[in-house]
Amino acid sequence: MDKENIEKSENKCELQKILDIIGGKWSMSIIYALISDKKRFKELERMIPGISTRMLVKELKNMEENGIVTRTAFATVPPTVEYNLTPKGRKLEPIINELYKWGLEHIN
Amino acid sequence: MDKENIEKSENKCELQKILDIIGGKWSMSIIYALISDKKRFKELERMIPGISTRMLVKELKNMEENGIVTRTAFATVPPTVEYNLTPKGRKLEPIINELYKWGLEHIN
DNA sequence: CAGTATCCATTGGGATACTG
DNA sequence: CAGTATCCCAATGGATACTG
Repeated sequence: MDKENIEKSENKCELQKILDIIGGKWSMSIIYALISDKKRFKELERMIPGISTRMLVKELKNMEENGIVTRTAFATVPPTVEYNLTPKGRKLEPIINELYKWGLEHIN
Repeated sequence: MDKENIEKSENKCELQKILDIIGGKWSMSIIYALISDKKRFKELERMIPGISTRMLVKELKNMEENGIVTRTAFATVPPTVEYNLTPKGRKLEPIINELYKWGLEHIN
């Protein structure tokens, strides 16, 4: 096997690339929380029970890099930062809703 | 905090329970492979590039426990085992297809 | 408020060899 | 063929303290 061609991203199939983006433990919960409206950092932290600061930061950063959310900072004191879904992220809304419905029907 | 009430499954929200079932690195690929028809173990292993025996076993077992796939063994020599989607698992088909489409449109 | 920075335990997951 | 059994490294993720 050629070492050169085994760049990790090259031999991944679509579904796995998708999971890199929204398969994280908290990504879907974050998207779900943002569907109704944009939210501040602390709001998200409160809305998602069990998430740690560290994970919320990491997931948001990852989602921002992947064009799922936007981050807007205001130079206030104390600082204000708003997170919002991009159009690309918003297209996931029906999918997540369907998943959610599937879960309600089939889990427990 | 009460130790008794912190059973891991109790304080998880829906989306996270769903991800336990189909958020595994390979679960969706397996479901995707089973959409067209039932498959034998080795067939799945060949259809999903990069998966290891160990992971295929684990994911199939997990999915069986969660009622996503059925496992049927035939007492032949050598052994034959077929995996198939349950109706519950098949309901995930449109969702996974939508996810797949989203990925094609928005990744790369 | 909106993060960073650390430390550390748990889990995920690959490679390989073996079995009924 | 359809798995088990090990070994072992890497990634995940929680708790906590600190900062502009």
